[in-house]
Amino acid sequence: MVSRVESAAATRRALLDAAADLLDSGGPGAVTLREVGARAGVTRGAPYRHFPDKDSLLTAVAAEALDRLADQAQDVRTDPQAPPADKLRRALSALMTIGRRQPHLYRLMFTSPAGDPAAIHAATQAGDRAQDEFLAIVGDLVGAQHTSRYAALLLTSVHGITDMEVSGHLSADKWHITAEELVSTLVSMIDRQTRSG
Amino acid sequence: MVSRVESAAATRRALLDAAADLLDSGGPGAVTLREVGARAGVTRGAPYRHFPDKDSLLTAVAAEALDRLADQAQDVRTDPQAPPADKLRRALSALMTIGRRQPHLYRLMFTSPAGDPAAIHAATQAGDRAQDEFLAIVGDLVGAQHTSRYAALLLTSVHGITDMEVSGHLSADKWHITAEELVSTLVSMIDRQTRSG
DNA sequence: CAGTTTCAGATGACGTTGTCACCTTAACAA
DNA sequence: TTGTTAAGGTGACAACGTCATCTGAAACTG
Repeated sequence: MVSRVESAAATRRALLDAAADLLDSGGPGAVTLREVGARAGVTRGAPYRHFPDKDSLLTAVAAEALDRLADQAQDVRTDPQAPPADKLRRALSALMTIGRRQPHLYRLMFTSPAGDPAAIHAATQAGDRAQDEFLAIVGDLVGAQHTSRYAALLLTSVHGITDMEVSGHLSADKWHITAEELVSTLVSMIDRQTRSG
Repeated sequence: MVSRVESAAATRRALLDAAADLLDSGGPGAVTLREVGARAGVTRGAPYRHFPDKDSLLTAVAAEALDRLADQAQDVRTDPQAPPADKLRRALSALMTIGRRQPHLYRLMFTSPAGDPAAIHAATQAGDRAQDEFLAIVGDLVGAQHTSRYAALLLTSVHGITDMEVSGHLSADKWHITAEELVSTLVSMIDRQTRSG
């Protein structure tokens, strides 16, 4: 009933899910290959049949998250109804939501990928796809000649806002401003800029 | 010649320096208390006489780096010669330089501090001081009513630019723009904004 | 100055973890 | 049916964080 490849694929999936759960609960240090194996219903050594080492497993988790983000961005971009400005807002919001709901995963996604070359390649590819979607969304909004500049500025800035919020370095007490206000300030500045210049 | 407190202080300094060196060379994972002790001329257990655990040691390293950054920012801010716009550029440049020269330290500085409450408090304090200096520098430039909004935007954005450059997610091939260009775009946008509105 | 306290540091030990070498077993291909 | 392959199990090892305990000398107290 269950072919060998099916069973192996299911195990691999269970390993990735378990690793993601442990990552969420306590960061990369909380991900132990033994616990990952146990939660996937296998033993310590089994994960090494699917991932060459721990770094590669974590990088695979990051790659999947980047892929999901790229999918979300693609869905937003190809929505025929929404106006470009809404698309941008939704794409940025998707990124910030990951940061808030899964801070450890978010940090992992924006770390230099480690592990074996194949894992690194997969994560890089997924990250590139997410960036390309984002680039296209911004391009639809600001026009071709401004795209690269403002897409890069938006993405890096929103990442910085999210990252500092996640790590607690954007305290409302000191700054008297929320992450959302920062993003909308930035977006409207760029909007004004691209209209006038 | 060497009193007990002097010797202890020297050891503590050597431990912090060794930890910082190991951090630079390979990230937090490369910092082992055994190697830290060895480089400081003591044995495995000795670091525990100065730091309750590894997290507290790393947080102390981050706190010192944040303190140095705050000092740099303060030097810039109190320079009687430089025009406010130059001060901002120099302060932002100081931040980005840490990212480029000591990427692992940079990541550590922008992570939620871990370890014992005293270590966390020290790091938070140092970070707050650095942020206050930035706030004051931006305030001198854009005026009081815009300070909080644009200071936060500048700091978070430049952090995001630096962080993505450091982690390799800001490849020149894809974005056709450098970190410097992004920062200067942002600064001139804010400049235009505060002049006109 | 003698006795006591304190504390940096040394050492032995323990549990956990990543990783490897080797073995087993069941699915597949011939 | 038989040989091959690959997933998974198991034992082992070194490295690591951490703790309990011990030691010696500096600092303090009377």
